[in-house]
Amino acid sequence: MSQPTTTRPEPAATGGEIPPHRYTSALAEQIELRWQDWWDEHGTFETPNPSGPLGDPDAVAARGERLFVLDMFPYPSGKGLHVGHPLGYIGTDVYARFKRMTGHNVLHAMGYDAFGLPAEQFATETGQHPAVTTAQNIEKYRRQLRRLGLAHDPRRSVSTTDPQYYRWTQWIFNQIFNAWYDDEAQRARPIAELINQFESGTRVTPDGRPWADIPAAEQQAIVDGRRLAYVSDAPVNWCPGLGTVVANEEVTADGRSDRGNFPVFKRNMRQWMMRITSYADRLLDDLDVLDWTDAIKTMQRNWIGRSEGARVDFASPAGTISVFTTRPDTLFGASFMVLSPEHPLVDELATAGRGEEIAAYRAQAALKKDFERQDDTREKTGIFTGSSATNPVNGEEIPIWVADYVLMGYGTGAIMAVPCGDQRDFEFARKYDLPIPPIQRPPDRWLSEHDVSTDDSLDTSAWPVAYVGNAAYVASANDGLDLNGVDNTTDGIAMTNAWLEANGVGEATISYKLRDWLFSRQRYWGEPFPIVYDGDGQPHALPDSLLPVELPDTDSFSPRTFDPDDEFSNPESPLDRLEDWVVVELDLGDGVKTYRRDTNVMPQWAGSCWYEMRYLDPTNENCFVDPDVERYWMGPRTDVRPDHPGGVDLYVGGVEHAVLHLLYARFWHKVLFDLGHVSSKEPYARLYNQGYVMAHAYKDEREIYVEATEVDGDDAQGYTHNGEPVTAVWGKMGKSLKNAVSPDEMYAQYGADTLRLYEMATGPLDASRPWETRDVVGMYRFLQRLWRNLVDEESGECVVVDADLDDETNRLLHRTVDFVRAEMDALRFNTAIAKLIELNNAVTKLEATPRAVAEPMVKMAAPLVPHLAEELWRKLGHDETVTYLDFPVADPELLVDDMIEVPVQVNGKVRSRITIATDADAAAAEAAALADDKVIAAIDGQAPKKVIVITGKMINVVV
RNA sequence: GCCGACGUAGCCCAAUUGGCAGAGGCACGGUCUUUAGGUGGCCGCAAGUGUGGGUUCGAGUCCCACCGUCGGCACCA
Repeated sequence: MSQPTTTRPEPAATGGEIPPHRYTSALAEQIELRWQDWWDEHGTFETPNPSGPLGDPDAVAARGERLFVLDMFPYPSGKGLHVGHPLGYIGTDVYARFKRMTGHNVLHAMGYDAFGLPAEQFATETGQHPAVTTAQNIEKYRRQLRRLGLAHDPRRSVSTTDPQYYRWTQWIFNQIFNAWYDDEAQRARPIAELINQFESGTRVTPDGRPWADIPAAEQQAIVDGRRLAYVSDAPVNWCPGLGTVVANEEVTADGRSDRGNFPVFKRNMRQWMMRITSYADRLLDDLDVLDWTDAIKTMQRNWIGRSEGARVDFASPAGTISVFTTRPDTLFGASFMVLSPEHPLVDELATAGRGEEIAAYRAQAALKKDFERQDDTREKTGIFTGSSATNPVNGEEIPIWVADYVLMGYGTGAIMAVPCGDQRDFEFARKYDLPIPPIQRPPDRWLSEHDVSTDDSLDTSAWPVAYVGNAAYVASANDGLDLNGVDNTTDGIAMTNAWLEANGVGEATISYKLRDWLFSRQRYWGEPFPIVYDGDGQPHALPDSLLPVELPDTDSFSPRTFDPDDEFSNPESPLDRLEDWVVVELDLGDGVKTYRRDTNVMPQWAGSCWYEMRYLDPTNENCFVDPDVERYWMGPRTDVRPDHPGGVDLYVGGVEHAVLHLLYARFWHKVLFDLGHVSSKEPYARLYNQGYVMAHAYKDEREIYVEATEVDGDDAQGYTHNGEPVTAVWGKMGKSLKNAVSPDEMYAQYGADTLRLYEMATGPLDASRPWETRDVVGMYRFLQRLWRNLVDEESGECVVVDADLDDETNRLLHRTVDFVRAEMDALRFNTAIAKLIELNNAVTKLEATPRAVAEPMVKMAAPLVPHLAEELWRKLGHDETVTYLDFPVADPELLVDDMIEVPVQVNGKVRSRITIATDADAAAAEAAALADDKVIAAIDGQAPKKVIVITGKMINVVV
């Protein structure tokens, strides 16, 4: 091999003077700003579509396989970004850039979810119109994200607040409004098909009358009752502190709003609902074909809350009372019944003289907040109605009670109480001295664990708690059903269900926790509903030609909010006040008439239910996305796996949207799929949850957070703020903990490439990690060494040589290439970075840097530090962007060495190391090991019983 | 209480998925350049797989029990 023609200059280290071409933060900034402008000018990140306005079929073919990478839609808050926000954005950017270099046509864009409460609140606080503040906030975000060097297609950046965007949000609402769920076909269909079925008689009307005999108003009511978006007068979550109603998903476990933490009250109100419950089974079943983490799937399953059981009918003086139970097999042990205080039959069941007492109980239950009633540490209360019901399996008369631990919102609002087999019923029976008949003999182990003698196994008065589980049934038989001796609940349930159905007193059924989605908000800053009401108060969807229904401009955009505890206040939508806007003259097909607009707005989640599809075709004026374009970017990849549902190839975001955005978006997508507008049945095929950036936060003695940057001290000394002692706590970086670090500080100190590299190096993308500003310098030093290996710090000239690479470095290079490819593909950027540093450190030790290692190093670094890579690629004499270069490929022959050192264990302990040929067979390896001096000494003359040879890994001698 | 994720060096993290516990970064020590300082160069560093059992020739990795941290759900019949 030839000698290098130049030698590496000594690092300039004379005091004071920093060499003019050292990679400093000032140089980094200059390079970064220059390349960001260059990329924009050259449209470097513009991604071609197969057809339509952004279509360029030739470019699509040249780029390769499609790959749609998506970040969760950011909400542009007034405070701008902190270094925790872009963790996921940098991750997707590195991945997308890597994939562009490995033969993929990558779509990566960023838009803004800008409608909603915080924008409105920020506007109110600052006295500016939300349209103004929102535009400012989006600009700020765009500027901060651009400064990071993210390779987004700028043409595809959308905002939910743009009328050209929400026109399609309204259009999709109309699709949902004009659809019904066909339970037999298990899919949504256009509402016109339902009307056709009624008209033609293929579907029987609810009361059996011919459709033509039903008055028009009733016809409309029947149809409206089937729509997937419908107006309902039902219990909703009223939040006076926010001045609006909110969805179940937006109420925390302790009965408060997730935004603002205000009390939420259950109230009957007339509101828009979305029939998401029709999709419960599909939302549940299709989780199986999604490449999501178990954590998120489990949360969605829990939220949908499907439970299989049976409906059982009990006869009572007020008629049949149906209950839902997951344990119909325990019906013989039902010794009383409990109704929710809100149950409609309670008044009728109250016997003479008990009415007043019962009314009082109901009144006090109604005063309790839901979350108080659900506090399981509270002692159960209840009251006897005086009436009894008949247990259908044994004809026994059992008392009917009312108790607030039974909720009207789940099942049927009535339960059969089986105190021997349900802890809640057990406690209730003990308190009110109700019988606890045994129907299972608990196993001996349970008896001994609960200090019950086996003689008392069927004496429930000796039991401390209810027995829940498998055990042989006793006293569980009637003329047609005999469970006695059956020892498992599965068979018991199946047998009982069959009997219930055969005797017409119940059936196997399924219950869900999921409720329909409350879709209207009494706010200003949201999408108006594309709905008007006629003189009879009937809703009509506006035709496409009248979309968008633009949000009217007004100075009085603040909603009326109330005392957060004023439960009986009433929502007042800001749009209600705009009488000129509300009243419209329209011809909807039967002449010009006066209509009133719907004055609600959609919830913040509406715009994010379909935004990924607008990225695909952002300028299309004829449809929300061209079907061909959707099929190209999101169609099912059955070539990858047969059950691939289609959707975004990689979706990265936080875990906090598990049951909000991710459930709603799946629902909308399935409706659009059913109606034939999209080819994918799921929006997000693969979901990856990035971790959070954590940071120390500090609380003073009042438990109030203080600005972390103003705190002095350390763990040993203790911490102080303005001289007052404070305590350190650990939390997610953010405004609320006052521990945010701005990316602007990092740009000034190190540059964007160093920040990108640091965020990726601190751990795997899905792990939360602490932010340590003092650690960032490590990545800065690496980039300085990389720069110095290629560039003379004094002259700024490229110093690579065209010498051959020595064998050792060449092998290291190929091992690095092999490793980095695999790690980047698996989103493990931290280990990829470690290997690049290792390679660079090895290159530093060479006399000079051969081009043969410099160029692959720059290419491998390009996804991580794109600005620096572009600059170095120029210095290496090229004039194209690094964005679409081919990522290096390892030569497999260079990945294996001829000789290899393997450890030799004796009885599992490493005693020696020997060097053998890599392709040595087991016998040769064994012979070499047994001939080794240290091994001979260790086995001390004993005959080896067994020698285990793991080729290329190790040898273990067992004596 | 139930479900999920996770415990490796002073700190952040690796370990080819059952095969030599250490790749990388920070911190730390030494040293060079410097009047000095460090966002510079070079060299060095120790000890550690949460606890207790089990399987195995061999366990950070698999199994059981427990402890701890984080997240979600919770009178859901």
